[in-house]
Amino acid sequence: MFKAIQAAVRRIPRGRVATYGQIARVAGYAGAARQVVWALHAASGLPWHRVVGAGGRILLTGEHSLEQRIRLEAEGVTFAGARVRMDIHQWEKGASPQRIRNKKKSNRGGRRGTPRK
DNA sequence: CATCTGACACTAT
DNA sequence: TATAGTGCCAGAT
Repeated sequence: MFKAIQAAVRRIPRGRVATYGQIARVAGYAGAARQVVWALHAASGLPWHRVVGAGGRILLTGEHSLEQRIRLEAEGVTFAGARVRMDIHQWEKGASPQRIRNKKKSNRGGRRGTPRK
């Protein structure tokens, strides 16, 4: 669990970033983006700064967000305002962000992948 | 075993 | 673009 997540985080090359959802997926826990958070909290010595929210948004709170940004910039990651330029630094996943899902008004709340069997 | 929490993701408004 | 509401998972209490 955490181990897998931690491993996934370590797989992020320097100068790139990944979203919590991506990591969860790579770790084998698609849809468990929150567990990534947990793992990052519990683990130490991980490149946590390479982990950002969807769209490259820094979700950290307080000064941590600032530190993350600084660390990323130090690795060569560029920012577009308050967000990371995922178009350039997105870890894997190709350059096709946003996936238009069916516009059903009945379906609110995006349930991440996790096929609920 | 039940409940709460967490640095989330997604869609609709 | 920003905000609000909902769904999901695993660990801690």
